[in-house]
This record gives sequence, C-alpha cells and structure tokens, in this order.
Amino acid sequence: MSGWPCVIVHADMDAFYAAVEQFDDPSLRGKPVLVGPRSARGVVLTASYEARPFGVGSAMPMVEALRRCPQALVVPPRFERYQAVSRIVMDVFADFSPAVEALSLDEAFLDMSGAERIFGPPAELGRRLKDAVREATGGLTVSVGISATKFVAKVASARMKPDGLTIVPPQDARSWLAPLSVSWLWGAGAKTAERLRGIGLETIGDVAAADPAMLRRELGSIGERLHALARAEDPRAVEASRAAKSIGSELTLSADTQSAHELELHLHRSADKVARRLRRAGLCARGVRVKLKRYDFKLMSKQRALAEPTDVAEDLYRAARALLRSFGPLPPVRLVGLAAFELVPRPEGATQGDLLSPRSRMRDLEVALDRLAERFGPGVVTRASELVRDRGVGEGTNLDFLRDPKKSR
DNA sequence: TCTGGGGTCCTGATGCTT
DNA sequence: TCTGAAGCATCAGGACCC
Repeated sequence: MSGWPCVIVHADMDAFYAAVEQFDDPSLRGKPVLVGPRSARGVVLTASYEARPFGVGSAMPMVEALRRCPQALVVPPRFERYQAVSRIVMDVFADFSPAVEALSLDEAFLDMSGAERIFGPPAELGRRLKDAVREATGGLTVSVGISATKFVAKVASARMKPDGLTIVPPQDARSWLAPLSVSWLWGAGAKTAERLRGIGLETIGDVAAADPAMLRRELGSIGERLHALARAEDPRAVEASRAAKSIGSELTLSADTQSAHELELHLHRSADKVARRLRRAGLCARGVRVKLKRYDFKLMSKQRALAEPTDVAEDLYRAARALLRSFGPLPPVRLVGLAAFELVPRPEGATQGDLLSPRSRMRDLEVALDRLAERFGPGVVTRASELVRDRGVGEGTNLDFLRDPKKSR
C-alpha cells in the first residue's frame, strides 16, 4: 500500500468469553455478565460491556465485582466452547492472510503486506475482516487496529472498543502515540509505569524524547525497548507459528495450607493434566518446575531436569514431589502449580523394546485413561485393577475426573 | 478491591568447565 | 597443584501479557 512499508493488522474480539456466553444464551443478552469462577478467591475473566460502566473489569476479584454490580450474572467459564469459537475466528483470519500469529484465544496479528490488490486499502480491508468475523460467528464483534508495526496496531485496536476500526498510517504513528499514557507501552506494567513516572515521564511522547542511555540506566534493557516502541519503532515480524516452551497447571486453594500431603494431591492432579496435554501435543518434557505462592503472595519455585524426556504423569509427579520436599518446612501456601518445560517431540516408538517395564505400562494405562475420557459419559467405576487403585481410582469413583482432572476422584 | 490460570521473557546468582 | 578468569548452563525470582 502506498507509503506503507508493511501492513500489520491486530484483531481483538470484544469481551470474548462474555460475548460467547451471551450469544449461546439469549437470556444473558443486554445484561451485565461476569465470566469467572464463583469461588471466594476467584477473579473476573471477562466482564460484558453492560457490566463495565459499574467499574468492573478483568482480573478484578469476583467478590469486589459483585459488590460494584450486584445485579451481574456470574457464568462459570467454558474454555472448550471458547476454543471452538476461537478456531472459527482464526480460520477467518487465515482466509485473509497466510501469516497469522495468535496471541491468545481472542486476538491475533495478521501480516497483510501486499494484499491491497485483493482486499483494498486498509479501511476497506478492516471492514471486510470485521464483516467476515461477524458472519462466521453469527454476530460476534471484533475490534481491529491497522498500522505498520505490531505495537501501533495493537494499541490502535484497543483505542476504540467495542466493534472499532482504527487505522494509523505509519507517518502519523509517532504523533498518534505521543499523548498516550506510558501505561499503554507494551511491556510496561504497573511497576515499570510507576518507575517511568518517577523519573518524570508521563506520556509515550515523553519516553520518545528521553535519552535512551538514561532509560537504560534506569530500567535496564527494557528501557531501550520502550524507547523504540515510543518512537513507533518495532521491527518484530508476525510469526505464524510458535512452539510452546512450557505446559503447566496450577491451582489456587480455597484456603491456605501447610500440609505437604494436600499439596502432593494437587501436584498429582496437575501432573495428570499436564501429561495428558503433552501426549495430545506429541511432546515430552525434559524438566519439571514446581511453583508455590505463599500466603503473602511471594512466589517460590524449584525446578529440575529429568533423567529422560517423558509424557508420563507418574514421572512428572515423582519429580514434583521431590521438589516439593526440597523446599523444607512450608509456609502457608495459597497456590500450587506444576509445569513441564524444555519440550521436545516425543520420539517415535519411545516405549518399543521396553514394553514390560513398569514405566511403559504406566504410560499405556494413562493413554487408556485418555481414551476412556474421550469415549465415556457420566458414570462410576464398578471394578478397578490394582494398578488403577494405585492412582486413587476405586469402586464408586466418578468417571467425570477422566474428562475434568480438577474434579476429585 | 485484594488479587486466577495460562504462559513468555529477562536478570542476577551460582556452579561447572576449560 | 593451585588459582583466577571467561564462558556457558542452570536455577530462582520477578515483571509482564491475555
């Protein structure tokens, strides 16, 4: 496009989870909806636009959100449904560009450089993209920002929500950014924004005009990056596919605990969940990390390399249990998590030649449980073998745990 | 207000190897 | 054999994003 070195689109679905819930259940439409767990320690994942005028937003404790907006309807999240809708949306994006970089379920970058002949100038392109999403999803709206860099496109999509379309030509990008608060800078969260204000930089224009050497002194390498972003310089390309670097599962407990036994139970469930996701992705982990969040929100973590790459829950759990024990006496803990990292493709026939080893049998059992989880509806176990009993499954165990590892056995 | 769960990236400390 | 420096890998913690 004339004068545009490249065309980067950022598309961000509006109040995605809440919009899906309102779409699926017409009785929620036009009403304040909060998607999130009802638990005492839960936070709001997404608030519908009807709830936002009450001062409710993402990451706000649910208790506080309901204090501000008592008439809000709370809907527990249904991630599988959001994933299904997300696939539809991403397919639409893929119709527009071969280079789509999904940032999450509800937003993506598209590199549309050189597509003017097919889709027209940026304004026309944006309208067509929005129409296509609305049509494919049956009415969901997306906000779109278009510029020549990722950062400016992303800010542009967020500036006019919901259902917005903002185009920032590259020659206007720097002056367009200048009056915005430093908290719009990508990579400057609460702490960094506070430090910037502490050195007298309130707006993105202030950061752009600041001495980069001073920014580096004050903030380290992030200072230089923020300086470049503030000047609308962002060389990062749209990356079509990025391999996961870790897969984890964590849980905030309903009450703090110092019981190693209770934490081990949670680690066991997390190990099951993570191993299943590894197997689905055809990956093995070469390391395990355990994360604990203390009563005072201080994080503690320990990690270790595994003797060999694995996608077996028992292996992950054993390593995690050893890490947990290495913490020594535990303070009251509010969150426990397990993550697998250094992910590598699962070698073909990894258990071949070793079919009778306990480890190989354990993996076979876990794969069989995966299949059961896919096939069976609700029910309870009527007979359980010794091997299964070792895993906490016995007569009367509800089969729901096969499909939702969070459910207790 | 009182703070989730999924991640990524960066930094400083530490330990190992040469 | 001891010591120190350099380079690298690993680990733990922190900030950030959606």
